[in-house]
Amino acid sequence: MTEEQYLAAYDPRAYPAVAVTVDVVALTIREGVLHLLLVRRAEQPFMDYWALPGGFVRPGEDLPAAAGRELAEETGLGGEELHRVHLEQLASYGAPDRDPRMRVVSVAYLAFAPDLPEPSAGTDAGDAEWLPVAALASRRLAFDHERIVADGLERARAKLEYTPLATRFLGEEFTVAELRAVYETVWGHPLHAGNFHRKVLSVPGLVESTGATTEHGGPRGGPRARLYRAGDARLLHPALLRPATEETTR
Amino acid sequence: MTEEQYLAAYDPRAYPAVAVTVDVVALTIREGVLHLLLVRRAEQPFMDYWALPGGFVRPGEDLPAAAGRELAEETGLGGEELHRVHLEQLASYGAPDRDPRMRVVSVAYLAFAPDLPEPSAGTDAGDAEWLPVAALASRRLAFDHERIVADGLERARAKLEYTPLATRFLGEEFTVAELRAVYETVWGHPLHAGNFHRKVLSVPGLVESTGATTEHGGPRGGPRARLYRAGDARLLHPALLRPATEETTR
DNA sequence: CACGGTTACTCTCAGTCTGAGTAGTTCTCA
DNA sequence: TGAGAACTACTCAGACTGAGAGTAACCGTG
Repeated sequence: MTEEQYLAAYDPRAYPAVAVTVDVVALTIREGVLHLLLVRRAEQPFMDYWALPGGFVRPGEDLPAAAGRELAEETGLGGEELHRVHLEQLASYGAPDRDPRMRVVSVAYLAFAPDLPEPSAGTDAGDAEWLPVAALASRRLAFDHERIVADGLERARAKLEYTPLATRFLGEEFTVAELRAVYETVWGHPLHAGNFHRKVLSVPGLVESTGATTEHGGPRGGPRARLYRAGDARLLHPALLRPATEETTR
Repeated sequence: MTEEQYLAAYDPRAYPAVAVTVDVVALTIREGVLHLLLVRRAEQPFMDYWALPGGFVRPGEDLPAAAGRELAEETGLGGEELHRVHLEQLASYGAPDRDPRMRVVSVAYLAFAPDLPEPSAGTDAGDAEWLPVAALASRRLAFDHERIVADGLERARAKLEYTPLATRFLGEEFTVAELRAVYETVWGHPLHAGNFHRKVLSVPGLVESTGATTEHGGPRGGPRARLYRAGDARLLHPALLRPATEETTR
C-alpha cells in the first residue's frame, strides 16, 4: 500500500474522541501589582467559577494561534497591541478526569503583557477581570486551573532570571527603576536598588540607552531617570539570580 | 439545567476529531556517548523512517503513564527498572499539518535513563535502537521529530545546570569522575576536573558520601575513588553553569 | 620489585561577581 | 526654602570561578 492509498483509506473516527483546548495564563502589572486574567464561566461545567481564558482549538488552527486568539477575545486586543505581548507554551494537562464532559487535553500558554486595558467579556464568558495574584488564595478556580496558574507563576519567576522578558511588562521605553519594580513585583520582595542598577547595565543585551531621560522626576522627588529600551539578548549571561530559594531546593 | 443534566445530554462527537499522542525523547549514556532511543516505523505514514517511540494515548490513561508505557514497550524495561528513569514533560507539538492522516497533537516527554540494555522491538515498531546523538545530523526523522529532539537535547543540557538530574544517568553509587563524564558527554566539552570536584562537593544536596570507595583504581591507574549517591536536593544552589554560551544568547 | 604514567583529590592564587553600605546630586512636595 | 525621596556612582568585604600545580594512590610494564 502506498502512502497515498493509505491516507485515502484512513478513518480518523477509529480513534477515541479527545478534545484539545488551550488555556492562557496571562500576567500583567497594574499599579505595581501582578495581575492574572480570569473569566467567569457562563456554562456548565463549573458554571459561575472563575477560570483561565481558553477554549477549543479550531480545525486547522495552530496551537499558538489559538492561544493568541483566546487572549485577544478576552482582552479586546487588536493585532498591533498583541505584538508586544510575549506568548510561550507552558505545559499540557491531560489527566483523564480533569473535565467531566469528556477527555480533554489542554495546552497551557503563558503570556506576559504590558499594562492592558480592562478586559472585555468574550463570546463564551460572562465576565472577565484582572485579579491580583495575591487574591488567588481565596478563590477556587475551575478544572485544574489552580495548578496551571501555579506552574505559570513559577515559570514566570524563573524566566525573569535568565531572559529579558521583564521588559515585556513595560512599554517601549522605561527606566531602570521601572524594570526593578517588575522584578520586585513578580518575585515578591524588594531588591537593592544600587546593585540592581549595576547589574542591569552590565549584562550585555538586556537594555540599551535611548539617550533621553524622563521629563520629570518621580512623584515623590528625585532626579530625572535615564530611559532605556529592551536590548537584543534572548538569554541573560550572567543571569539575574533571585536571592536564596533555600527552602524550595529540597 | 443542572450540571448532571448537562453532562447527560453532552455529545462529545460534536467536536472535531483530534488525536493525542505521546512521544518520548529518551536519553542514555552508553560507553561515554550520549544516545537517543529511536524506532523504525513499520506503518504509513513515514514508513521505514526512524522516529521517536510514542503512540496514541489510551482512553482513561494519564499522559505520564502513556509516556512510561511507550518507553517500557520499546526498551523492554520492567516496573522496577523504570523506577530509576526520570521522566518529565517536554512540550506539546500541534501544527495542523504535522501528521498527514489527521489532526494530531503530540505531548513530548523527556527521559533520562542509566545505561539500558539493547532495546526490544515493540508491537508497532519493526526495529529499535540507541543512536548516538552525534549521528542524528545525517538522519531524517519522521514527522517533526527532529525539532522535538532538538528541544529535548537543549532542555537536557539546561537541566544539568540547575538540577541533580545528571545522577539519573548513573547507577545508585558513582564517583565524582563518573558524574563529570556525564556533564562532559551531555554538554559536549571537557570540564576542569579539580574545579568540578570542588563544586560538586560544595553544592548542598547534590551528592552524599557512602563512605566506600571503588574496589580498584581506574583501568589506567590512579587511586581508588570515593563513592557517592544522589543527594536530596531537587534544585542546585548555586547552579553548575556551563561556560560561555555567548553566541547563543542573541 | 622499581618505575613511569595515570588518576583522585587538594590547594593556591588571581580575577570576577555579589551584597551591603555610603555619598553626591537632582528633583518634588509642603 | 527645606525636608525627603530617588537616580546614579562608588567602595569594600566576602564568595565564587577558572587555571594551574602538587601530593598520593594505583596500574601496567620491564
